[in-house]
Amino acid sequence: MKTTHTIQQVTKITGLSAHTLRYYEKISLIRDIEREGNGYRYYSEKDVEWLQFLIRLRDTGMPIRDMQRFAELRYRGNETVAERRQMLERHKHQIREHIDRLLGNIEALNEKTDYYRELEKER
Amino acid sequence: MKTTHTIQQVTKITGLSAHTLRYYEKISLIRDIEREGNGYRYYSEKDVEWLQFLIRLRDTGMPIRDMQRFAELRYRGNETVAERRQMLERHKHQIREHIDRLLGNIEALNEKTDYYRELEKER
DNA sequence: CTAAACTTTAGAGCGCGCTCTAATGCAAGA
DNA sequence: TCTTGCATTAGAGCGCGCTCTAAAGTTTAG
Repeated sequence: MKTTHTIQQVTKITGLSAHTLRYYEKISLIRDIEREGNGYRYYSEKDVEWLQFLIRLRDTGMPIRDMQRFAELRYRGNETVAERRQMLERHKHQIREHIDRLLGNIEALNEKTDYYRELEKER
Repeated sequence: MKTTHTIQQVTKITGLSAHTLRYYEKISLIRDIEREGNGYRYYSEKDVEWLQFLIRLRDTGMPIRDMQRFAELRYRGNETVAERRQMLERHKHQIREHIDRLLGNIEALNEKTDYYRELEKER
């Protein structure tokens, strides 16, 4: 059973617009998408999973440049697995640092809202 | 003891460039900065603290539009404290949601690196 | 006194990540 | 068959948050 999806179906699954899907292909974040005689794209299940992974990288703040690098490694095959893993390890580290900064900032904002609450009492 | 800082000193304290400091003033994120006869800016201690607070809002993902709204409330005085607190509460909530998404994504990336590690073993 | 290094302004430019336009062609339902 | 709604492309445009330029004035070190 081989399932493919039209670009519209992929917009519904991923939340990416058709414009963005074509853009991602143009900048080589995704490649080799099946076409039929009419020139239309038909995304495989694997394509969709890859897009969802790209979305994860994006949502965790990875710049497109780095995503391009990662995609290139992926399309080069299994010999790049170690390098890909290193990229992800480094990226995870950065996300953790980001989270730590956010937590520190929340702490500071807590103090601010506490202070505001005091001011509100006084009126 | 009343301390003021030149724009260069403020760049060192805050990490914001002189360009950005002027830009923030132009878009009303900060106002009423003291000037002397020469037209130069002299930032008070309070100005610097406010800038540091703005940086916190920025670093936690608050868009400039919202920072402008917050700044406007601040310059309107104490009667806006409740509204400011509400803004911050909502913002903190969004940060927490953001952190949760990041944690979920780290979890998924962990699975990916685990899988890569398996692949690496096999070679 | 001079030169280097600061300051000011208005406004242009930039990098990022999309987002949209225009022109054209294919597909599917009445 | 006709109409509506999809699809395609190259390339322009946009919103965000700065970042830089140019032309001019001020300050400071030697």
